[in-house]
Amino acid sequence: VTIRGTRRLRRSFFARPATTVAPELLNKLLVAEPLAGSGDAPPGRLVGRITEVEAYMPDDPASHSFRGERPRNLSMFGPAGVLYVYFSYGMHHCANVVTGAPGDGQAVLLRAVTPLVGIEAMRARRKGRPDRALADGPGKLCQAFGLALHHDGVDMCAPGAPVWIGDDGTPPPSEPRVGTRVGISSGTDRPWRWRTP
DNA sequence: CATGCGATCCGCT
DNA sequence: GCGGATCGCATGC
Repeated sequence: VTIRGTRRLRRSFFARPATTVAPELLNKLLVAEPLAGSGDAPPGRLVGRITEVEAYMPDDPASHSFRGERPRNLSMFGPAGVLYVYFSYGMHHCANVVTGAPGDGQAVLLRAVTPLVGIEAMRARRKGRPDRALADGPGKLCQAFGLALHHDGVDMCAPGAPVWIGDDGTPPPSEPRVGTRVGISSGTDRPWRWRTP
């Protein structure tokens, strides 16, 4: 697998409604470059192909932004292309890409990827788990890629960003599986979850 | 200040 | 299929 020819997605890609951006993120590449010797071992580039996402929109009762800006969700109100990472259930991290215009409070939750590069490093972080369970959930994905609160607010469109999303020319599925979002208690009727077939 | 619970995962049944 | 783990934040008294 190579990421030669892979182009970093620009801010204009993300600066659209989350419900538009989300299905287009399917088959894009999530890339993370942990710093060597930072304690976030093991180092080395990590790449996975995005297979599942959910959209969280303005005026969306299921969204963390619904009740306005808070210290925790501040990055969600930033410019498109910023990472919104939060800590959940006292043990898991979840990663989102901010979409729309600054102040909108909309984002796409990255729920699952297929590991492509750095699989050994992911196995190490996901110790004891079978390969199929390396990154097939939002918390697992963050653990496999070493994404944590210190990534909250990272601008993935900035040159040299340690986390970014790339396009290697693979188009999104023409007929993704569409369904309702999971793990929420309101806004459950909105069909804003997309998966590769 | 106390309480409740969450955009989850895992191990056991 | 179910419940426990575990903690930051929002809410309410």
